[in-house]
Amino acid sequence: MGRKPHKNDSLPGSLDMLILRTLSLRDLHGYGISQFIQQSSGDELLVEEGSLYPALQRLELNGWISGAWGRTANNRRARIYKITAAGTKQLAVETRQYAKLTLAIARVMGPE
Amino acid sequence: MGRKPHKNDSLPGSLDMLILRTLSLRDLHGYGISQFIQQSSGDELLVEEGSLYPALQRLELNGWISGAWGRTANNRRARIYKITAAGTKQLAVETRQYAKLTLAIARVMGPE
DNA sequence: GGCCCATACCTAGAATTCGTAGGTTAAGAT
DNA sequence: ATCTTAACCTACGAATTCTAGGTATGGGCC
Repeated sequence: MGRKPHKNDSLPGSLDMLILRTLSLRDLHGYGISQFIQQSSGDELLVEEGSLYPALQRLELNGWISGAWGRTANNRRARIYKITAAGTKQLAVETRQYAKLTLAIARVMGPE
Repeated sequence: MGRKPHKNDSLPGSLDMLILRTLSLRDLHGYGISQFIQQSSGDELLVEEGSLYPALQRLELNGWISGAWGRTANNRRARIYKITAAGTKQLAVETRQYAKLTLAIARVMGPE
């Protein structure tokens, strides 16, 4: 019965950062990225495939990640992504921005 | 020279919560809500009017706020909004959800 | 009075992002 | 042989925001 994970709907704009962060830990394919985010969030975040794959294409177009066809540990055909140098910089930028934004929101929301 | 405030673009979905929070402190008109958010965020959040007024209409349609024509302290014609009982509940819901989401994101983003 | 500026409101349309809801391929298990 | 699951992909619609306009009015200044 566990509660259903939140769709990322509730906090758009964070998906790119989460993907970059995941790939900063290890090279991974799309499906695996989705699973990592779900598991490492304590089953609270759910990345739908209809959001994931377009996001990966976006990130690759921006030069922040690069993908190549390969095989997973399960011997499955998959597109393995790795973060680029530009992507690493971008991750730092987004992480800083995110921290500033949540701090700003916290100021408005007050102490209680 | 101060950095420009972030457009709320970066963290959509939080605007409704910020408006409800503002109105939970005092009745206010749209322009004043925008100014309050900007100032209380330490000049980091900027709510564009093209986002603000549609958001107010949305919230009123949902029954979370109610507006009435009146006058500001400046003797300006303005639509004064107040939060409803349903809006107060909604604020609590959104605040809880927001806390859970930012916590989940923090888990994925890790310690460093 | 006439002009300007700031306050205050509003809307249409584009851009972005996400979800829904499909569909395809292939590996391994039964 | 069939089923399940992993893994990928796309088209379309929904929602939110910004851009870029526009309108009205009150107060200050000349």
